Amino acid sequence: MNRHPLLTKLELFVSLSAADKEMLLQATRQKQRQLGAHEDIICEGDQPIVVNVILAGWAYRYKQLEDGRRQILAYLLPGDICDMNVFLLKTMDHSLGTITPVTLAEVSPETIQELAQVGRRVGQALRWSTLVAEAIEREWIVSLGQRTALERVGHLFCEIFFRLQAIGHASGYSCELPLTQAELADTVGLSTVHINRTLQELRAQELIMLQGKTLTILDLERLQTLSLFSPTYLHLDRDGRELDAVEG
Amino acid sequence: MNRHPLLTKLELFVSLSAADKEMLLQATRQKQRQLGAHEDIICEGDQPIVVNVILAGWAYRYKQLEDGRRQILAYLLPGDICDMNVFLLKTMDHSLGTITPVTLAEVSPETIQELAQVGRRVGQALRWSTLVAEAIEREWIVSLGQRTALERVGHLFCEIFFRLQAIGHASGYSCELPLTQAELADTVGLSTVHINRTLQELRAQELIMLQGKTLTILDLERLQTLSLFSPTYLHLDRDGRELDAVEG
DNA sequence: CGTCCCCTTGAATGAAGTCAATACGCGTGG
DNA sequence: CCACGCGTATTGACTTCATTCAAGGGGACG
Repeated sequence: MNRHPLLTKLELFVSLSAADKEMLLQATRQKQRQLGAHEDIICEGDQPIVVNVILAGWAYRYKQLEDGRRQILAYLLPGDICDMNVFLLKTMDHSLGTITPVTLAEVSPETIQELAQVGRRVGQALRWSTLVAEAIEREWIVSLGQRTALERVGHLFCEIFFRLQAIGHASGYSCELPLTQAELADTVGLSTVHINRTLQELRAQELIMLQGKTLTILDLERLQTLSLFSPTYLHLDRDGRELDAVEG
Repeated sequence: MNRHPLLTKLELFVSLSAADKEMLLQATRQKQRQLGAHEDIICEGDQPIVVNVILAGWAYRYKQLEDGRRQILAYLLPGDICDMNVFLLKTMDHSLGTITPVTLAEVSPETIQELAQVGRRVGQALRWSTLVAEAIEREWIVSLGQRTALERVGHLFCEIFFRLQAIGHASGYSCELPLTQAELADTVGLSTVHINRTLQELRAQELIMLQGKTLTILDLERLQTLSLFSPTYLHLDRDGRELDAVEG
């Protein structure tokens, strides 16, 4: 098992060679940054100059309307790349912030371009991770547009659990969930009060347990059915396996 | 002005050289496909083998839940690329269909890779267009999560108008809007009945006119304010201008 | 020990959905 | 040329889901 979350993540798509791994390690070792909980990484309007890769902790992408309403757009977990190509844009159209303390690697556009060379296995893997991030955003659109409160929260929990499990951050049916109810509310487009009631409903149906910052899914199958969750959109099934490095 | 919608679109980011344009023309000329209105281009579960580029007409991206609920995820207008990297995935996690009759270019993965070479101006432009598509999806998340019915519909109309205007498909404050109220409903996560009432409200406030399949925005500024719309996320301001081809 | 943040609860309100009936517009075929 | 039918748009009455407001509770931390 890889210690390095980016390697772990990319190997969900394709087996990397020793050289591939070394290249990625190099790239993420150069410049790192430590942040506390609830800090901004970069704000809407700023010019993006580096590509951030989450090495530890939870971050999130969000957008704030002039009148204060906030929508959370994505959660960025260890191994996630915050927009591989942002540096093509003059200004950020959204913000990134931390939930928990976060360690991130700042990768220069040049290094990213180097890694992303067309034809490279690593390049394909990086592009795959972008596709997955987009698929997740699309699934959030489906949730917000079509799913009920209960389904939305259930779906979010399934998604987070599967994602964390994939990078080795789950044990059994439990995983970290360092979110407040206000953050959950701004994620699924509900009020905090209604989130609270929805959580109670999920608990009453014996689908989940939430103690402290730990989520335990008591009946994953039933939770998936209830929330119309199907993990296919996460593309965790090694779609790039025919590109695997032979060495293993 | 370019006749070719893909060139028009990419030149919103950067001026292309004659060679760049020739390369793109070549790539989209090889294999074209004509579809009628309301046909599927590719369905969830299918294996993606080509990259589709819209040359004419309106298409859309959508996802259907088992119980029939449908969410529209994006509108694909002339010049739009339907996922530059899809072919990395084994199966589609959503479907594409047409709204109007559509002409599309089917570009092979190899050709796309060729065009997308890192360092190439065309490659950057293609990646920029992907970033914009993502930004639009994120803005839809904001709409669905935070905006009221009136704001959602107003915002959608602003977005469509700006996008069409950018590719030369608007005249004055009018543009095509070949959508039924049911399609609008599945876009902004409301019922058809409520869409109908929301449209009436927009008309009553003298913000829009809708006759046949033509949308006219009567007071763009007021519509933008009302829907908390700011066009910055569309990145139409030539972010790549320092990469411009010198020839012009 | 008090303060702040987060969670919880109840009651009243409001936005949007559902149901069901009706109207419109357009193309087809009689 | 008109009648019919079908998809789309419109309307009203009622219901439901979620929000808002407001108050209380619990735990962590200085």
